[in-house]
Amino acid sequence: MERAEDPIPRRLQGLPSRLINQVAMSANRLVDQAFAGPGLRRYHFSLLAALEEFGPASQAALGRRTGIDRSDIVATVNELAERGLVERSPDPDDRRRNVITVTPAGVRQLEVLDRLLAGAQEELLAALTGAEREQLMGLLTRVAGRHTAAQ
Amino acid sequence: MERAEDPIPRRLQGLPSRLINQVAMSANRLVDQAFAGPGLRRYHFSLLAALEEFGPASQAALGRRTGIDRSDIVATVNELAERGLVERSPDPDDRRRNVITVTPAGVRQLEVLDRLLAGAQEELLAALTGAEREQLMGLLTRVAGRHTAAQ
DNA sequence: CATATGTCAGTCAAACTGAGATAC
DNA sequence: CGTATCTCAGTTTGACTGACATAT
Repeated sequence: MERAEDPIPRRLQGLPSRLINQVAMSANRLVDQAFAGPGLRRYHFSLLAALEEFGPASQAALGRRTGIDRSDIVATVNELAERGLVERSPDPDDRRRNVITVTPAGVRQLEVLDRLLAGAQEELLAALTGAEREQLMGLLTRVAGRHTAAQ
Repeated sequence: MERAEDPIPRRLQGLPSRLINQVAMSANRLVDQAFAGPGLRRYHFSLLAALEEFGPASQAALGRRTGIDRSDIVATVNELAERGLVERSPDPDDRRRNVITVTPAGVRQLEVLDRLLAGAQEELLAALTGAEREQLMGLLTRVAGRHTAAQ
C-alpha cells in the first residue's frame, strides 16, 4: 500500500486556480460516475434540460442556452436521437434549421438523471452545512459573474 | 452584435458542479493566457515549482508531488529540456531513474511565471474582498479534502 | 519473484477552430 | 449581399489506461 505522502510544492498548495480545478475534477468525477449508469454524459443532460424547459428548439438555440458549441451539439443530438431520447426534424418555417424535440422516453431519462445528479451534488458538498453551501455558491457566482458577464 | 441573452435552463442555473466548472474554466483561461507569452502550460509550471522547491528529482517523484501522471511527465520534461529549462540525466544510484534538475534559466523562467500567475489569480478573484477570498478558499479546501483524502 | 521506473501508444471528454453547403 | 444554420474534420489540454523493457 503506497502512502501518497509526497509533499505538494508551496507554489501549488494554496493556489486558488488549482484548488478550484481540484474541486471541479471531483465534481466531474462524481457526476460522470452518476451518469455512467445510463451511459450518458453532461452534454446530454444539458440538452435534455434545455429541451424539457423551453420546448422544441433549433440546434443553434440549444447551443446558446447551454453554452455548448454548435459543432458539439451535432454529435450530442445524434447520440440522443440514436437512443430515442430526442427527435430531429426539419423546421418547415426555416429550412436551414432542425427542430429538436424531447421524446417521452427523453423526459423519463431526464428525471432519472435529475436524481442521479442530485446525489452527486450532495456527495460533492457533503463536507459543508446548508449555510456554508449557500455561502460558497454565492461567492462562486460573484466570481463567475465577473468573467462571463464581462466576457 | 449578438446579445447572448438566451436564458439558461433552471436545472443548470444554480447547479454547484456547473458553477464550479465555470469558475474553473475562467481560471484556466486566465492562467493559460498568462502563460501563453512564454509559450508554456500549467504542467510546465508545476514541474518547475516542484524542482525549485525540492531540488533534483526522478520523474516518478515529480509525478507524485504534482499529481501529474508518469506518462505525461515524460512529454512535459521533454519540452522543458528542449527549452533548456531543465536537464535530464541518468541517476547513478538507481539505473531505472532519471534525475531532473532545473537550470538557472529554468529558475528565471519560474520567477516570470510566478508573477504572471499572481496576476491571473488577482484577476480571477477581483470581485471578492480579501476576507471573502479567504472564506472561499477555506470552503473549497474542505470540499476538496473530502474527495482527495478519502480518494 | 514482485515492484518501481521510464516510455510509448492510445483513449476520452470538453472546449474550440475553420471551412463548406445551404437557406434566409 | 451578408448572415445564420448545420455539418464535418480537426486540434488542444488535461487526465487517464495499458503495455512493455529495464532495473531494483
